[in-house]
This record gives sequence, C-alpha cells and structure tokens, in this order.
Amino acid sequence: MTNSKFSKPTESEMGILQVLWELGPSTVREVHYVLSETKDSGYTTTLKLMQIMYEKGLLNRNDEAKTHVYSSAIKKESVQKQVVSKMINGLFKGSSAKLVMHALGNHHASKEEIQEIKEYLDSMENDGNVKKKSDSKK
Amino acid sequence: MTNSKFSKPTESEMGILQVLWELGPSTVREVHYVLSETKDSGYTTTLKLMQIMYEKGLLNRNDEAKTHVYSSAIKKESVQKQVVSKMINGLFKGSSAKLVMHALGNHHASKEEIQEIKEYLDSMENDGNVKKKSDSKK
DNA sequence: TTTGTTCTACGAAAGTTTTCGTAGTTAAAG
DNA sequence: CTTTAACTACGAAAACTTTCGTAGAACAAA
Repeated sequence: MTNSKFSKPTESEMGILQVLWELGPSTVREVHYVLSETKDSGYTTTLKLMQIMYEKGLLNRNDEAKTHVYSSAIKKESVQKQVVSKMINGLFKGSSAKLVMHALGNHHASKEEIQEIKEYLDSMENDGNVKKKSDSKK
Repeated sequence: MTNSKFSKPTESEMGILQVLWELGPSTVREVHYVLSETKDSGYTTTLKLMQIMYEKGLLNRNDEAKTHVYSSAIKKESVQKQVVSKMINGLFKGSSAKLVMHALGNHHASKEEIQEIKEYLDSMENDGNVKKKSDSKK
C-alpha cells in the first residue's frame, strides 16, 4: 500500500503546500505573498501553479466567490511520512541482495560464478540471517 | 554556513548517489545494474548522468583503466542532514510572522489595520518572542 | 455608466532534467 | 591483423517544471 494516488509534488508545489498547511485555506494572493518572501516569481506564476495543482488533485478549491480559496488536498503527515520512508528506503534498502547484484553487474556471470553466489546465499540461510519476503519454500 | 558548495542533486542523481553509498566505488555498469531493478532507462542514460555528476563535482572517478570507477564525492550524512533540516524548516518556518503576512496579503492594509498589526507586534515584544532581523530606525 | 483594480484562464516561452542514438576507442579473442 | 564486445563521449530530442504576458470577467467606486 504505497498509496500515493497523487503524483509526487514538485519542488514548487511543495512550497505551496507548506504555505497552505500553515495558513489553512487561502487565496492565491495570500499564498503568493508568503512565497514572495523567499522567492521572486510573479503572481501569475503562483496562480498557474495552484491551478495545475488543483487539476492534479493536489489542492481543493472553493470558487463560489470571485476570489477562489484553495486548500491542500493531501495531509502534511502523509507527505512527511513519504519523505521520511523514502529516505530510509533509499539509504538502506536491499542489504544482502546488493552484494549479489554487484557481482552480477560486473562480470558476465559464468556458471561457476553463479554457483558461487548460490553457495553464498546458502551460507546466509544457515546463519539465519535471511531477510527475504518470500520464504515459501515448502 | 549553509555549506553546500554543490548544487542540490536531482532526483536521478540521488538514486545514483544512494547506489554508490551502498556499493562503494563502482563502475557505470554496476550502478546501472542496480538501478535497472527499479527503473527502466538505458545504460547510456546512467552513463551520461554520472558523467554530468562528475563534472559537477558530485562524483569522483578513477579513469586510469578503460572502465572508469566512480564514487560519491559527498557524504551520505551531509545529504541526510540537508534533507531533514529542509523538511523541518519547510514544515514549520515562520511561526508568528505568518499571521502578519496572512493579514497583509489579503486586505489592502488600511492605516487602521497597520496600526492593529503594530500593536500585535508590540505585544509580541513584551513576550520576549521577537525574531526580527532589521530594526532600522533613524 | 465609465474607470480602475483585482482576479482567473490560458498559451507558450524559458529553464531544467532525463533519455537515448551514434560515433569513436580500447582490448581481448580469434 | 581483424573482428567483436564493452566502454566513453557527446549532441540533441523529449519530457517535465517554472515563468510570465495577455485577455477577459467581476466588481467597487467615482
């Protein structure tokens, strides 16, 4: 369940989301005002970005009034979680599997080498240090 | 001292760095092999990316042999730190200043309102919670 | 009304990142 | 030698993101 029905927000989109998370439902002008503190792009840039985000489903908006009010459609926590877990995963993902790939990626994997790797895997099993997800085996 | 003489790695560059951090010095083929598990771009794509990263100073390389060996020129820890601190900052940066900006961004700031905001600022000062940087006066 | 201001919509340019095809080099076999 | 396989270099297309100018609608104030 790596949910995320939403395409990962871009850098600028993150900036907008962060403002909205802090301010709550806001107009483009309000968001742009905050953003303009640290960034110098024009008002229509922010507007366009927010329109795109709305289309993508990243933002909700209330357009009953002339001036639309936007709010984040995704929870800060979920993005936080995503960022953190991505980091953890990215920084240390495969453990032992990597050794194998390292070996395979380089030489052209002769039968002998494959055999060698198999033995390596066997020895790992004997250590009870396996970490595979599928341990069906029967 | 927000160090970072290096331009922030892009998404793909991060992928390559992560492989190198885990594998240690490696050839393009090795990196590409690992990457190909989760991504399906061609070998020359990985090659080009790594060449660019080398030019940017993100990677070191040993090209004595025909097959070059690359390694990360930046420490995993420093990037981790950067990511984390960016997250913390982004997720809660300005605290009280934001309220003011919210107010200013919306209405057109009549004299009365400005006065009101000044009073608000004064009350913050009394709390000893000020955080301004410029206090020009004259 | 008419005018001025503030807003949305939207196309398209500019900027950035990613992807790959092609050409040329090197080295190991044949 | 000659051929073949694995590499590097590199230009440029493709894809994506960011930026902005311009047009027109809404609305308040003169």
